[in-house]
Amino acid sequence: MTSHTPPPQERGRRRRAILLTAAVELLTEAGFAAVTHRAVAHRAHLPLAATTYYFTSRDQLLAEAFAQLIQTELTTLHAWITDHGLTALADQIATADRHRQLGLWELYVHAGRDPVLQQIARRWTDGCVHLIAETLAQPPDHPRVRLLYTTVSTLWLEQLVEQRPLHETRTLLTIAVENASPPT
Amino acid sequence: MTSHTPPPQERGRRRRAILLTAAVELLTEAGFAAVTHRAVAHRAHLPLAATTYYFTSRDQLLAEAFAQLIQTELTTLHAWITDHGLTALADQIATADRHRQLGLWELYVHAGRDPVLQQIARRWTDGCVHLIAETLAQPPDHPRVRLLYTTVSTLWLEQLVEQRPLHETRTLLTIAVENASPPT
DNA sequence: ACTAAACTGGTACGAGCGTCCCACTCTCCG
DNA sequence: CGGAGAGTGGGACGCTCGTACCAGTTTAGT
Repeated sequence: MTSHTPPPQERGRRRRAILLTAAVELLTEAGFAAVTHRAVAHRAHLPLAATTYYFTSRDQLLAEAFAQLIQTELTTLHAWITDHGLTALADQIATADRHRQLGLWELYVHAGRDPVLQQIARRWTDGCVHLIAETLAQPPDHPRVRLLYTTVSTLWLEQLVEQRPLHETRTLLTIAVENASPPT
Repeated sequence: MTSHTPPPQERGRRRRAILLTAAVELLTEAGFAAVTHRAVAHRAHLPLAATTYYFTSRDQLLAEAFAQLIQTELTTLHAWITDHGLTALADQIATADRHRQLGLWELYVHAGRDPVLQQIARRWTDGCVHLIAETLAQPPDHPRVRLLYTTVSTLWLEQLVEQRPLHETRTLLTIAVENASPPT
């Protein structure tokens, strides 16, 4: 029951964070089926019972790991886009840790079956759309923004899963960005 | 070892098909984690050993179930689009069995970690793109076609996972289809 | 009718899983 | 400095899993 409110003691809070990080790592390395109590505990160099002590259930652990994953991913994306621009996203996709992203999408789809995760999934989409809106200097609910997001999203997932040649992705992304740019 | 070549006897072939159907059903109802030898056998009203007899491993069973799933899904889609047009796709997404589609996407993402499934995943994307190309009466490798597919794909997945209001999806889809239509 | 191959189905094994339990040790605060 | 609550860790329970085994039955071809 110590999981809804953070553990009151410093060391406990740190241990909890370590477990969460370990869960994210496992999630990104081998999919969410690999995020078991034992695997997480072992990765965190903590005894098995620590996972059940700091998290009421595996589902909760997964939900928090998911939330943390999209948080870091969004900040990474934000940094990349402001540095290199939208069209360079294709290279980011190719550069970034493939398994990490696969873990994210895996959990995203899984969110369709779990209301708790669903809420987090919405945060992910909203975050991405917001990011694109910022870059295009347009309101997030503008169709242009939403449509560009859909293209980015699919190209990203497709690249991850199917590993098609990169230049195709880059070409399509460039066209999409041009289309989405407001007429001068 | 009877799994690479189809079982020579009629009854065996039928049993194999029943198992496969049961696997697809389970996959679509509760995700691919639910596709276990026991569950499949029970659903098919066959003894446990039948699954290992007709399929060398669970992975093979899953791969074949995936292939069958995308096959049927593609023909369903084809029928819907020729009957109702592309913009009505939003309603198809809403109408169709949600869990069924979730199972498909679940396996699609999973394909990113499994080369065998990856090949099948490519077939899925190619099939969808081809369908859209047909409807637009344009070559499948035309950027307009590919871009429209990316929009359809994301909206579809998003609708499934996040269950946003349907009218948004419909609006965006309409705009995307208009954009993709060749200038008159 | 007979033999080999295909098929059947009940059972067993070893492993991993989530969760629970409990005796123990710390750490903080009055 | 003492007690209460937080934290610890080793073990155990009950379950499901993939896979293997094998004695028995059916089927197909000669």
